[in-house]
Amino acid sequence: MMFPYPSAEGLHVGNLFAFTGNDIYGRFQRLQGHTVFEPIGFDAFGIHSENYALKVGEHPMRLIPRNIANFTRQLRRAGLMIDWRYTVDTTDPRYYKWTQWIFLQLFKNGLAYRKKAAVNWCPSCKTVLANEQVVTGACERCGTRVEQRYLEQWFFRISAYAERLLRNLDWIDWSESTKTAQRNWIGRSEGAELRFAVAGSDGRPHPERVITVYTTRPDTVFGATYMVLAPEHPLVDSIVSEDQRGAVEEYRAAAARRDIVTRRVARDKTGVFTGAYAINPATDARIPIWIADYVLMEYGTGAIMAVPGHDARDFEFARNYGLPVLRVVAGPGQDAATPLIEAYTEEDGARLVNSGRFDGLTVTEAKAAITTWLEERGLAKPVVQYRLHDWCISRQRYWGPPIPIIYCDACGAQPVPEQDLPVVLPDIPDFRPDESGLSPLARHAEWYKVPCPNCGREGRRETDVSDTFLDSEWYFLRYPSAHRDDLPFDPILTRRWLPVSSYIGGNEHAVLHLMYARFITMVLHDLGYLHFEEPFQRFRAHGLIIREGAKMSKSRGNVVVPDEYIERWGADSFRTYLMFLGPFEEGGDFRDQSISGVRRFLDRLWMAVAECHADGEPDPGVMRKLHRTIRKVGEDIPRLSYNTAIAAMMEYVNVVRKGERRPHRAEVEPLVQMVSPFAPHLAEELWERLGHRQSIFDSGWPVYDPELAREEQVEVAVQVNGRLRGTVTVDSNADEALVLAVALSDPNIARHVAGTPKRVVFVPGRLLNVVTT
RNA sequence: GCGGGGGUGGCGAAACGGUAGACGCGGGGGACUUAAAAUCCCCUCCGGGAAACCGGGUGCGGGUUCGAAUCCCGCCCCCCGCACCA
Repeated sequence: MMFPYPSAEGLHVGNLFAFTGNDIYGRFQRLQGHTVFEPIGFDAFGIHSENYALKVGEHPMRLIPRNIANFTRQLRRAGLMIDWRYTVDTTDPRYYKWTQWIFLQLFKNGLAYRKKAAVNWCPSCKTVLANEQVVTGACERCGTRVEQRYLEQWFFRISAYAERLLRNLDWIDWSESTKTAQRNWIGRSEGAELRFAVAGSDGRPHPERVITVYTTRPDTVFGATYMVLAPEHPLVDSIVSEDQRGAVEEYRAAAARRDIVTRRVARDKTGVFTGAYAINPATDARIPIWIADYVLMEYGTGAIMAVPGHDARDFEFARNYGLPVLRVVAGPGQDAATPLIEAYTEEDGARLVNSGRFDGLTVTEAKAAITTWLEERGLAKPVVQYRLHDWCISRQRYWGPPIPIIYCDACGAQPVPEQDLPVVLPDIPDFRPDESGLSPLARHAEWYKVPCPNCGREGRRETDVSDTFLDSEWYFLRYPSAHRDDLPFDPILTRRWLPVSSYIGGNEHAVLHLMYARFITMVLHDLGYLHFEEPFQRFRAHGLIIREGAKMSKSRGNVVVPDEYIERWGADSFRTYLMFLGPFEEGGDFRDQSISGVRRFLDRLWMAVAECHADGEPDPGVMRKLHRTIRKVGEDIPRLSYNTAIAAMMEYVNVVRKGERRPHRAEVEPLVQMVSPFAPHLAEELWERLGHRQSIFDSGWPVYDPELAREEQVEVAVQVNGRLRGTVTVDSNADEALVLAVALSDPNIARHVAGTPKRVVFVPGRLLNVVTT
C-alpha cells in the first residue's frame, strides 16, 4: 500500500479504497498458502503537514503524533491485515537517519551535486517548489502564482538513469497507463546537435563563436532561415550588436520578470533581434540571430535553428517578424513551389526539396544523410535528449530531514560522517519560513555552527531540508528491517521480502513517486545494497472515487468520512461496498443508498450460516453453482476484478437461500471462505460458529472441481441470419447436428429458417447461427 | 495542442467477436403483519401486440464479419495528466 500522509482530517476514503483493494489481494494470497507481509507507515514530513501546522499555530512535532494516532485507530477499524510491529514514520530520527544515509551514498558517488538554478518560488509558502509542484504556473498547495529565483540547490542526477528508467518499463508488470506516463515524462528524443558559426564583422565565420543547437529535424537544416537563443543564453552578451544592446537588455529583463503563468498563457511569440548573424552550415547563408522566450534554457542547448517552414512555433514567430519562410520538405502532391500557409510538420510520405543534393530523399533518409554529411565536417553529432531533468531535493523549509552536509571555508561541502547520523531536526519554536529564501534552521546558529568533519575548524551545517519525496522513495525497503537500528535494511530480510510483489496506488503518483523510487532503488542496487533494481514487481493504479456523481472536496462538503460509515454499517459492509461500487482500477461513484445492497448480502450470508444444517447430502444443483462460483471468484480476485467477484457471491447466496430454504453446511462453508478477504470480521466469526478452532485465514482457499463446475445443461442461443430467434436447452457437450435438430423442432425457429441452410455457424455451448442467404 | 481513460436502462455497473443490461440501488406489485419496519417472492430498456411474437436499441456516421458494445476508418462529447521540449 502506498503509505498515507497522516492529515489532520483523518483517513480519506480514497486511502481506504486503495488499502482495502490491496488487503483483499493480500488476504487472498494468504488463503492460497503464501506468507504475506502487509505493512504500513506514515509519510509525515513535508509541506502538507508544515502548512497545516502553521495554519493552526501548533508545532508539527506535537501535531503529527496525534494525527498518526488517529490514523492508526482508523486503520485498525478498517480490518486491514497489517503487521503493526513493522510500521515506519518518516519523521522518526531512527527512520530519517537512513534517509540521510541514502543522501550520503548518492553524494559519495557523484549522484548528488549542488548548483545554482532557477527555481520556482512560491511567495506565499515562501519556499522553492519542485517543477512537479507547480500546476499551470501556480503553487500546487496554495494556488499562488509562482515566481523565479536563483538559489544554490542540491540535485540528484536522475538524468543519468534516464535510459535505464525507460528501458525497464518494457518488462515490469505495471499498469500500461502508468508506464506511458513515465515514458512521456522521460521524453526521449533522437536528434542531432548542429554547430552554427557566428558571422564575424566581415561576414565570415567567427573562429571561436559557435552556437550549438539541438534538433530532431536535422533534415530541415536547409530551411533554417534564422536562429533563436533563450534570453538567458550565455552567448547573448558577446554577440549582441551595439545598436541592439538596449532592446536586448530590455527584453531579457522583461523575460526574467515574467513568471511561468504569463509565459504560458501569453503564447504569442515575441523576441528581439540581436544584430548578429550566424552561418547556416548547410547553405552558408547568413541568417539573423534572435532571442525569444519561446526557447527554453532548460531543454537542449537553449538555442535553436529556426525552420519556419516546418515548425509551427518558428512559423508563427517568422510571421510576426517578417522573417523568410522556406519550404524544404514536400508532402504528397506538393513540390518545392507549393506555398506554405502553415508549417508543414508531417514526416511520413514527405521528401526533401530545396536541399541541394539531398532533394528527393525521404525525411528518415535525410535525417541520417545530412547528419553524417555535417558530422564529417565536424559540424554535427547525433544526440539523444531527455526531458527528464535532475531532481532538486533542497527545500528551504523546516519540516523535513536536514541534508547531512557541513560547509567549511577551507574544505568545501563535507558529508556528515555516517557515525554522526542522524542529524536531528531541532525542536525550535519558530518554524515559520521567511522572505530570506533560507530555511528557518538558518536562524539557529546554535544548531548549524559545528566543526568541519574534515579539518575541525568552524563549519556550518546545510540548513535546507530534503524533499519529502525522498522520505517516501525507500520506505518499502525499511519495513522488514524497521526494528533494526544498526542497518537501513537487513540483507537477509531484504532478500526474503523484497522487491514488493504487489503495489497499489493512485495514478497521481505515476511519475513522481514511482519514478524517483525506481531511481533510488537502482542506485542502491548499483552500490551493492539490493539484489533487484526495480522496486515494485507489479503495480496497479486504482481508480478515483467520486461521490454522487461529483468530485469529493472539502469545499463541496461531500467528503466521505470513513468513521461515520463504519459506525453505521460496519467495517465489512463498508469495505465490501467500496469494492463493489465499480471496477477497482477505474474507481466509481460512491452512493450512500447503495451500501444497503451489500449489507443485505452480508446479512443473508449470516442467515445462511445460522440456519444451515448437516443432514444428508447437499443439493447437487447448488453444489454445481458453488463450484462455478469458486472458479469465478478465484479468477476475479487476482485480476482485481472485485466488483464482479462480489456479484458472483451475491448470486450464489441468492441461490443458497432461495425463499425460505435452509442450506446445507457444505454449501455455505466455502462461501464464508470466499467472502473472508472482503469481510474479514464477519467471516472469522462465522467460521468459529461453524465449529472451527483456527483462523479462517489459515483454512486455505476452497478448491473447485472442474467437473462439478461444468454446466450439465446449457442454453444455446439460436440465430437465423444473425438474428436471435430463440434458445434451446441441450446437454453441454451436444454437437452441431444435435443442436440444429433440436433448434429446427422449435416452430418459431423453423418458421424463420424457411429454405435450406447455406451455412451453419456453431459455437459449442453458446450459439448456433443458421445462415440461409 | 499532446498523452491516457471513458461515453451501455431512472442510477452504479456486467458482457473470451456469439442471447446486451449479470449483480446491486431505486421503482412497481404481492406474501407475512392489527399496522409499519425488517424479511421473502414476482416484475422493471423502448415501441407494437391480449398473447405468441415482431421491430428498435450500447455517443454520431461509415466499414469488416454469418454475427460488432467489443475490431477498423472518420467525427462529437466528458474526465485525468502534461503542456512553447526544438
